[in-house]
Amino acid sequence: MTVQPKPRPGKRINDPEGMRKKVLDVAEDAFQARGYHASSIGDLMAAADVSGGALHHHFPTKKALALAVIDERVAAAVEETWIAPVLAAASVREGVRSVFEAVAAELEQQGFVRGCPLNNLAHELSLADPDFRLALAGIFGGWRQAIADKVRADQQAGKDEGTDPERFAALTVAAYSGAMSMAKTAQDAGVLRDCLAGLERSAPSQGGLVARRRNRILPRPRII
Amino acid sequence: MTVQPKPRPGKRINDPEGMRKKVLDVAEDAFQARGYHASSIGDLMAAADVSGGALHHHFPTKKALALAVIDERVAAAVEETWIAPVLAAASVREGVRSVFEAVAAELEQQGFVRGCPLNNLAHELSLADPDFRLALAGIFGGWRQAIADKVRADQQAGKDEGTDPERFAALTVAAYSGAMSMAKTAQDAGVLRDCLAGLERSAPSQGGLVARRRNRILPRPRII
DNA sequence: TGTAAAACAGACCGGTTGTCCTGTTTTGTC
DNA sequence: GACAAAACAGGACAACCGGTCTGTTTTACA
Repeated sequence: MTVQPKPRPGKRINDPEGMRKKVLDVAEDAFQARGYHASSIGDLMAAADVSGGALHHHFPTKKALALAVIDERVAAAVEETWIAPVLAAASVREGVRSVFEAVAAELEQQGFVRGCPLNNLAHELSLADPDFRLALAGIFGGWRQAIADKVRADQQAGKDEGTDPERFAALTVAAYSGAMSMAKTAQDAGVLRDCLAGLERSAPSQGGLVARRRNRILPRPRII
Repeated sequence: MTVQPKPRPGKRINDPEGMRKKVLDVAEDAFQARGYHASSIGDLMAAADVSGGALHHHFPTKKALALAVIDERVAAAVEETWIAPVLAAASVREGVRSVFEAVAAELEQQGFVRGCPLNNLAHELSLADPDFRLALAGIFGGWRQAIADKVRADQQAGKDEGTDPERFAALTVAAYSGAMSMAKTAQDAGVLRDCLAGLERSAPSQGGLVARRRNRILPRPRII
């Protein structure tokens, strides 16, 4: 009994950008919740209320749609959730901690864990197709590089001298990815806090007591 | 032109255990290489050279087959590759390091990365079905607990006093899982060594120079 | 206003999927 | 050897998949 959009027979408004966005929204959500193979384009058409012709006009194949989701949505999610907050933080370790805590808080408030969109798709599609793999690997690489760059910036400011940028970045991304994997499987975000605690104990964080308060830098974490 | 098994018309040997094992072998491999949804039972029948009736007799549904793979194969792989070597090592950190190095070496020699079977299936199936999720969560739990137990055992022997068992276990499993995820996506096992290095820098490893030589404790790493 | 391209609708199709079903052969047991 | 149960063979099937196709409507532009 919801309000129908009144499909007047003789009226139609072409909205290619809106249509494309609607499809990407639905596909992003479906790939995240059910995965690529488990999401049929029929499901997507129904969920987006879009005809087959329209969908095919914007995305000729399912692969093209997934590639668009990866390039435009998954990359943006990593940028929003991780890269921007870390770069904006007072230090890498501050930034990493705030992201872990923000995501954990978001998940706990939400009550369920759907996992990291990048890792979800990476596991399912990396071996399925080289194009998928390259696109996903690029996002991983950008994620790691942003953290490593931040470490180097910190070091030029005299902080965190003893930390290897590449290794710290790799460990951080790996710890987060793996923690999200466990959180999704256990449906419990607590492991994120365990991993963060283990991570913070790491390396020459000279001054384990400073900055005890939590700061809220990031916009709504899109990784849910 | 391979040697045919000579399917004599009037001869057949019932070998239920062998048949079951053959199917599980093929399914384990296919799920690892292509994933659950991308592996049709038709593919499995062909690869295992097994009739539909035979397969259905041992595994009534595809889900039952996957559950058997998880319970009997994935769990065993984690046990073989991780739990047993770590428990047998001189210390947790020794064990963790040897597993990381052994897996990295195996992957580099092999030339390609198919990822961690547990994480592969966990990402694809955790949200698809509660039975899948519980089975996979149990394996993650056992993995973490084994490492935490080893930390406690070390501590009772006077070693590694400052390490929190649960947090160290969570971070170790997460770092490995995430590193394998990146290694699979980048098709490069180098990130495993980066993560290990970051991990070893962590915590009060009193004596960063001891035990520089690598030791070979583990049997052939089944996680490929 | 005329017109061609873009945007969209919806039916259609060949191939695949997982499962079921009927029937045959083997095997353990008395 | 009789016989029931287990083990296996293989065809059948309905549902579904992704993609294509034809046709209609809207829109940009001259």
